Amino acid sequence: MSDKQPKKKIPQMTISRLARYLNCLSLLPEEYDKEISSKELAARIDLKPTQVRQDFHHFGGFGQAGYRYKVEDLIIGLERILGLDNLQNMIIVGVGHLGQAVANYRKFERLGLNLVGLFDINPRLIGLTIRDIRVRDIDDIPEVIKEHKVSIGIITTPADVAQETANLMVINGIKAIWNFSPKNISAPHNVVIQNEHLSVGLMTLSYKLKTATEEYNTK
Amino acid sequence: MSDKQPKKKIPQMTISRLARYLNCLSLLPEEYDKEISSKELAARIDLKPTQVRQDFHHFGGFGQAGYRYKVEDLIIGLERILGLDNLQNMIIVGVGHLGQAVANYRKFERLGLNLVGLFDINPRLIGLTIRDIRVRDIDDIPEVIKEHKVSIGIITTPADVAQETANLMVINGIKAIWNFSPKNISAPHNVVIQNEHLSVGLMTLSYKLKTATEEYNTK
DNA sequence: TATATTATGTTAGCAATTTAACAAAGGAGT
DNA sequence: ACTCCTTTGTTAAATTGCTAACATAATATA
Repeated sequence: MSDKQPKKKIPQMTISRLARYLNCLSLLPEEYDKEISSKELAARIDLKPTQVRQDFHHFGGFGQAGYRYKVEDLIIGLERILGLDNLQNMIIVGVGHLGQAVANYRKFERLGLNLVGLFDINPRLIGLTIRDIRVRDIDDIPEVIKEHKVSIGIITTPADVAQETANLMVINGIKAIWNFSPKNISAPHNVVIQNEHLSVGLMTLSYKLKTATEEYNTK
Repeated sequence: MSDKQPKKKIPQMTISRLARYLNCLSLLPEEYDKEISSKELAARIDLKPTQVRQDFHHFGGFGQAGYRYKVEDLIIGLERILGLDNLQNMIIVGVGHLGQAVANYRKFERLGLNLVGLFDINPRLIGLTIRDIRVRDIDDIPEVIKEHKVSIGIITTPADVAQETANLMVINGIKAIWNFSPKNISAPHNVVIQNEHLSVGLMTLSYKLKTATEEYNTK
């Protein structure tokens, strides 16, 4: 009944929600240790139960009518769908504060995402060790990618070198790029890109704040 | 014709795109200094021209039939819609790497967002100065909020203190919270919240990578 | 001046997503 | 065993959001 291969294209919003479900499940308190209903899960992330079931339905569902969901099954199923069930190696280029913040992100290991390299051009950073990984010069990138079969590249450089960093990654065979620089980067279409533009979130917050106060003022 | 008050609720996706338009316009090269068409703008962020015009239409449009858009008008109009036209003061709580990365984000000033306080509990960080702002103890938060009429609070603390940090902000009158901790925080409904869950982006990337390689393998 | 071209604003049709409704299935209590 | 309650899977309706088509307007060119 479960882990059915989806025939149709899955909506982007569904994928984001699956990630949120998984995130939510991983920080569940004790009392939900074993089972959870779509109603309870939905409430925790401010959605309707139907939405949860419909999202799961794209993949054939994770439970059985009458039962509640087994938390363990959900986690395993979601991880498989999201491609977190087999190990991927990653590198980070740009070891400023943002790069170090990402490098220290504790959840990577649990998700099967393995950090194997840190790179910068700043000589003062090279040689520094973060979470047992030594910061190396960007000239060493090709070597590390090949040695560790790196599939994911994380760009936390300044905007003006983001594109050339991406090019370097692509040339050496990286298949996925997580880009934190404000500039959109381009790559061949067989390389997947996830842009993480912080300003979008902040502007959205600003808009919400504005409309909320407007509503308040006109009431 | 422009800056009409929208009667209907604006889709969340439209707001995100407005932010992306503004971001795109601010990094435009010289040749587009004065004018840009919906076609050109759309191409830069991988959308269709109709989408751009439709998004603008919610607010009455920013141009005139026949003309192209004036870049300056677009920027001013988008800033007004997004609430970036009047100054807002912000504080950051949690001055780890992520907090420092956010604090060093250069674009705040241009967007009318003014950082006025940095806070942490770690005595080794207190007293440190970042961008002319001294890191203070979290006990000083109420004082700074009142003194500077702070409206936006940024949470870059560890997950286990995120909720109490939010509570402290809310009690002291903060109206908007930008939350970087992986836990969803709750607040009264007159306080707006923007959760920035990095894991969602990474999981999305992982999903894309998985489906891309699957397609490649079955071809 | 007339015409072709390019542009935006606007409306309507279409596609996609969300929500609601219901059938099937298990557990609890009588 | 039977009924009631809760739950998931599934289908259908309703809603929302996107795209295409077109009217209007300006510029450039002949």
